[in-house]
Amino acid sequence: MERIFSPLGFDDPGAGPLYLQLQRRIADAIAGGRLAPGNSLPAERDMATMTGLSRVTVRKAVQALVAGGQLVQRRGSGTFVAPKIERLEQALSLLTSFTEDMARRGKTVESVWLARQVTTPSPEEVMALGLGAGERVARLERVRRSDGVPLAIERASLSLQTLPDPASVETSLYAVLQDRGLRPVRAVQRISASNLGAKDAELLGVATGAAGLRIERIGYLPSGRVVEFTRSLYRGDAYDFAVELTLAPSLEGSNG
Amino acid sequence: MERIFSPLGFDDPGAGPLYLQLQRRIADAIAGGRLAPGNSLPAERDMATMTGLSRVTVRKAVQALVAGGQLVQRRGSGTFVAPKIERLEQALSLLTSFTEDMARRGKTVESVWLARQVTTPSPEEVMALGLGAGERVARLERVRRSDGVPLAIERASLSLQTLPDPASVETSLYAVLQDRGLRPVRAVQRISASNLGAKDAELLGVATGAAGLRIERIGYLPSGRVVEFTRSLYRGDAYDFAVELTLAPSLEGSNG
DNA sequence: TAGTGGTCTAGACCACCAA
DNA sequence: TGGTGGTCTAGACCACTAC
Repeated sequence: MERIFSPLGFDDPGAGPLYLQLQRRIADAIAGGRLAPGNSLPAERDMATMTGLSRVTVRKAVQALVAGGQLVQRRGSGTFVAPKIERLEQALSLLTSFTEDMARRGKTVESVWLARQVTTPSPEEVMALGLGAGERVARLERVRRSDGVPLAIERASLSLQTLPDPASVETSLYAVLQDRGLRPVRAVQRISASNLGAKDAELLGVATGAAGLRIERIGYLPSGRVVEFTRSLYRGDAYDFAVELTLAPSLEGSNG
Repeated sequence: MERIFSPLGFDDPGAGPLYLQLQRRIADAIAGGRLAPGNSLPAERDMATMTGLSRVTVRKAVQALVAGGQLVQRRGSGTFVAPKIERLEQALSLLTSFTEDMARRGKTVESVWLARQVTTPSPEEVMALGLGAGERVARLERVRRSDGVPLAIERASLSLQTLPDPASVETSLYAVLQDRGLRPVRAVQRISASNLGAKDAELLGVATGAAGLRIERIGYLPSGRVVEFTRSLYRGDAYDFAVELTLAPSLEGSNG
C-alpha cells in the first residue's frame, strides 16, 4: 500500500499526466492482487497527502477506475476495490425468456417493476408494433435481478390485442403469452454497446457512463405478426452472450 | 445558443448539481436539433462566464457528453457536436470475415497493422489454441477502417502450423486460410460490452471510456481443430449486430 | 501570436454514513 | 460527531492549432 501511494516517481517528465500515473499504479495493484476485491483504499484526502498530489488529481484517477468498474465508492463510507462479478453466459441463438434462462441454471430471479401500464405509444413503438392511429400500448418496464444482483433493465411493449391486461404479468411474460397462444417463435435482435446514463446506471448499480449491452428485440408469431418489441440494457460487466456461427451459405463447398 | 448558456435557472435548489443541469441543457439542445452535428460550442472559458459557473464545472458537464460520444473536443481548436455516425449492421449468424462483409455492402476496407509477427503466446492464447509447451504463435493486430472511419480493433492469434508466415496476410485472413484449406467452418463467439481504455479509444477515434463491443471468437475446422482465436473491439456507436432467434427446441410444440 | 483544450492546485462547503 | 465522498470555485501554466 505504501508503494502504491508513495510520492516517489511522480516527477518523471515523460510519464504523462499525474492522474494517469496514479490511475495506472492503482490499476496495476488490483491486477497484481496487491489490492484484492473488497479491500478499502485510503480516503481521498489521505491519498492526496501520501502522494503529494492535490485531491482533485487523486479524484480524477479514482473516478476513471470507478467508471471502468474496478473501484466502487460509497459516500460517507469509503473507496473499495470492486467485488469480482460472476459473468453469466447466455446463448443468443435460442429464443428463451429471462425467467426461463435463469431457472435453467438454478438462479433465483426477481423483478422490480418500474412500470406496468397501458399508455400512449412512442413513435418508435408505433413503428415496431405496426399500431393503428390512436391505438394504445401495453408497456412493461422492470429491472431484472438474479441472486440480488441487478443484471438488466427490460422495457417490453405489446399491442393491447396481444396483452390487454399488463398487470396479469407477474414473472414471465412469455409464460403469459404462451397461455394465450401468442408466444413468439421467431425474433430478430440487434445488439450494440452504449454508455449508461445516470438513471439507468443507478438502476443497475453501476457508475454513470459504464458500458452496457443494448439489445432490441422484435418477436414474431408463426403467422408473421409482431407480438413484442423489447429494448433491454444489460450490464456489460456481468453478461456474456454466446453465439455459434456457421459458414456463410454462399461460401459452402468452396472451402479448400 | 443564448438560452442554453443563460445564467438563469441555475439557482433552483431542487434541480441537482450544476454540472448535471448544464449537461442536460446541452444534451437537450442536441436532441432538439438546436445544436446540429458539426456545430461548434463556445470556448469553455466563454461558457463559464456566460453561465456564471466556474470553468471546472463547465468542463465536467462537457466531459460527460464527450465520454458519451455526443460532443468531440479538439485541443487548440474547440468543442463540437459529434457528427452523426452511420450505424453498420452485421449479421451475427454467419461466419464471414470483416473484409468480405464490407465488400458485400460496397464499402472500402483499410487495415492499419499494429502487429504482424511470430511471438511468445500469452496464457490465454495457449489455452484457446491448445498450444504445446514452448510453441510460438502468429499474432495479427490491426485497426479496421471503412471509408476512413475506424470501426474495430482486431487481434487474431493462430498456431504456426496454421499460419507459418503472418506477413503473408495482406487483407483478408480468411482468404489466406482458405488458400491453405484451413478456413474455419464453425465458430463460437462471446459478446460483451466494456469501457474502452485510453489506448484502444485513441485507436478507434473515440473518447476514453466510451462503450465498446467486445467479441471473442474461436474458429474451428470440420475436424474440430481450433484454427483461430480472435478478440475484437468494435465501436459501440458504429455497430449493430443482428441475430435471428428461433424457439428453443425443448419448448417446440408446447406453444399454445 | 492569440485562442483553445488539458492539467493541476489549495481551499471550501455540503450530504451522507457509522459509531 | 468525525470522517467520507460529492460539488464547486478562482486562478495558474502548458501544449497544441490556426492564422
